[in-house]
Amino acid sequence: MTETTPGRRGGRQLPTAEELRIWRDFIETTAALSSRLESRLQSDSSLSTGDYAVLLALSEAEGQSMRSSELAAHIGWERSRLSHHLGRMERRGLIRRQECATVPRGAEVLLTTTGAEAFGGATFPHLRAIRELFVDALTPDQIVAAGEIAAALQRNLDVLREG
Amino acid sequence: MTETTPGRRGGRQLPTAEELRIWRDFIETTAALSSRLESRLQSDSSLSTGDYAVLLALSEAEGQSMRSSELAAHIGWERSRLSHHLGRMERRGLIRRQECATVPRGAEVLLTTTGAEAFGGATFPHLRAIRELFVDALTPDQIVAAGEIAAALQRNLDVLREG
DNA sequence: ACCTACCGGTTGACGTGTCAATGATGCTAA
DNA sequence: TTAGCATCATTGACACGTCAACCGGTAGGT
Repeated sequence: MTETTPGRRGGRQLPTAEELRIWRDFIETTAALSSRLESRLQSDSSLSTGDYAVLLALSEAEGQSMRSSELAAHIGWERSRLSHHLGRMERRGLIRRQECATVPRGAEVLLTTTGAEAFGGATFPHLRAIRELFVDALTPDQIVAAGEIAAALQRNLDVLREG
Repeated sequence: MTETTPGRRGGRQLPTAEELRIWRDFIETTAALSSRLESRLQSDSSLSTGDYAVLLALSEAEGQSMRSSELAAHIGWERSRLSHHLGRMERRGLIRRQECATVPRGAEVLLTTTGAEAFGGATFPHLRAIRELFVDALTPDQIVAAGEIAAALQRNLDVLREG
């Protein structure tokens, strides 16, 4: 038995051809899935998934507003990314920014009526798209397995935490 | 038994809370995985995964060159995307473009020595990263399941083919 | 008081992706 | 012949993301 059929894990440097094939299928399909969901959301509501994440967080916040840094932490974005994105959303009238009363140099992000309406109209089609594109495509067992795979991958990313 | 614990599939419009949680885990983790691989490749070789896909295709092509449209079809990109990307790669000396002798208005994309060297140096670390970030994170069963999940999702995307 | 170091947020440069419009060229049908 | 028409590729405008630099203000140490 040669190294081309290793009996144990970790004894080799590189993935096998089969592992590589699965890797490519997996990563390309998930990318295609994201992008399909993105374009669904876009045509259903003229929002991007980024817009949606921001609007969702603001909708759930009391006063329908949050400080920029909290918002960034809440949705897991870098401050710079959020700042750029808020600029674009503000131009479209989805949110408003104003100086924060309590925190020096802080910026309060406010949901506008336009933003709330856009979010309201987007939610149902978005959830329906998730069902059609993900839930309905898999068996109940596969959904559970997908959850476990995601958890395992995430744990591994955390362990290897680099940068 | 109420509709919150449905006994059959397809009888509801929206995903359950648990399905939604798995969806979020799944899509965010796979995005994080891609981005981690991207930054690995970047620091190991100063190439993006886009660069890598282009260089891989050219390396395997006879004459280490391909017509732009073939290349786009081979790696599954839109021509416009490829054209922009080739412009950036050409500025960095990774590839060269010249008029195609056989096809009118065709553009031949050539691998340069710089490009071939960059690709050569990138391959091993890239495959190693795939092993560390994906293969090693999962059990053999989970890898198989991941392949099946990807296949099922892809089939579903194909069935719903829209734009 | 002054220097420094951090903190919250913005900005600019640039890579990357999509869409729609634009050449440039050959094919085909009136 | 010429008026369309498809094909190959590029371009410009814009959205989105990261990185590094910056700015204004507060807090600590000397």
